[in-house]
Amino acid sequence: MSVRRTSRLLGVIYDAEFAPLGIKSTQFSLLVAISLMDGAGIQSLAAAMQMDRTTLTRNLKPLQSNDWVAVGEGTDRRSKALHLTPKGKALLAKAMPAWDRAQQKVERVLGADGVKQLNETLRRLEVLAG
Amino acid sequence: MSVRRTSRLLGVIYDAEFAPLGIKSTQFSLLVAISLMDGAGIQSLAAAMQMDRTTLTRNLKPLQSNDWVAVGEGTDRRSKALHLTPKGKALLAKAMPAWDRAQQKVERVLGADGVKQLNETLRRLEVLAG
DNA sequence: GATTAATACGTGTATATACACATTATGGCT
DNA sequence: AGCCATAATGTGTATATACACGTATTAATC
Repeated sequence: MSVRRTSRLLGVIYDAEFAPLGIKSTQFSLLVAISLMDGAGIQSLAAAMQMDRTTLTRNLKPLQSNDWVAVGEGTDRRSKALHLTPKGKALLAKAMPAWDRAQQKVERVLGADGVKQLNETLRRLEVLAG
Repeated sequence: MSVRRTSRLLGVIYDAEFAPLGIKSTQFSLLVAISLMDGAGIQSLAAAMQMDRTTLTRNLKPLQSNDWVAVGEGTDRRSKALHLTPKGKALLAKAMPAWDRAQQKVERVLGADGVKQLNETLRRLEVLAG
């Protein structure tokens, strides 16, 4: 269960940096993903983030309410196309330095090797859960 | 943010083992904690688990509904004393092997060193998160 | 072309998480 | 005794997470 606790603790660390901007770490990672996969639908984005489809649907709500993400029509009449709004892009640009600061805090404590090891550990666990 | 994703994935791994027993990994870890700190109040238990006090309060509800945990009176008229019910103890005993299986799955992938490193990483992050 | 399978998505329900605010009970100080 | 700081807990609200079930649309099969 220590990974779960680690997840919570890291959330706290990152959220502390993001708080002045009014976003949470989970929302930041969603904004980044949408930025990288502009125009993608919910299904494919959820798959890329290895997250339940319905979770993503619900997580999008606050992002839409804040006018950071626009949900347009997709290729089908079923699918949607996710985009960042100009406001969302501006927020993401402002949030990047905050993300960097948190990242550096973690690296200062774990060391470059520690971060690398952590990522390697996570990569192996993903295989296990895949 | 990969830690968060991994946390979710690990939840899946453990939950798969726990599912036949009708509990989730988060509930299991709570049962273990209550077993170890029998008679403790919500505040001290939450502190030990580095979890928000109010989160613990809410997480206890399903455990009470299932008659796994009893909330008795504490030393004060304010505080509560948490205990496992006989049913809760029986469940915990039955869940231990399931936990063991999941644990071994993880250790087989990370190795003993990997698990040790992960715990060390966690310890350092705890310091950072205060 | 009509039926069926597959795809993309939403909602109801339940749990997990935490902040802000409120409530109740102790304890110390005057 | 009375007042106030402190301590232990609960509730309202909001987000995160996912399973079961339902709806609509497209593709495949006959």
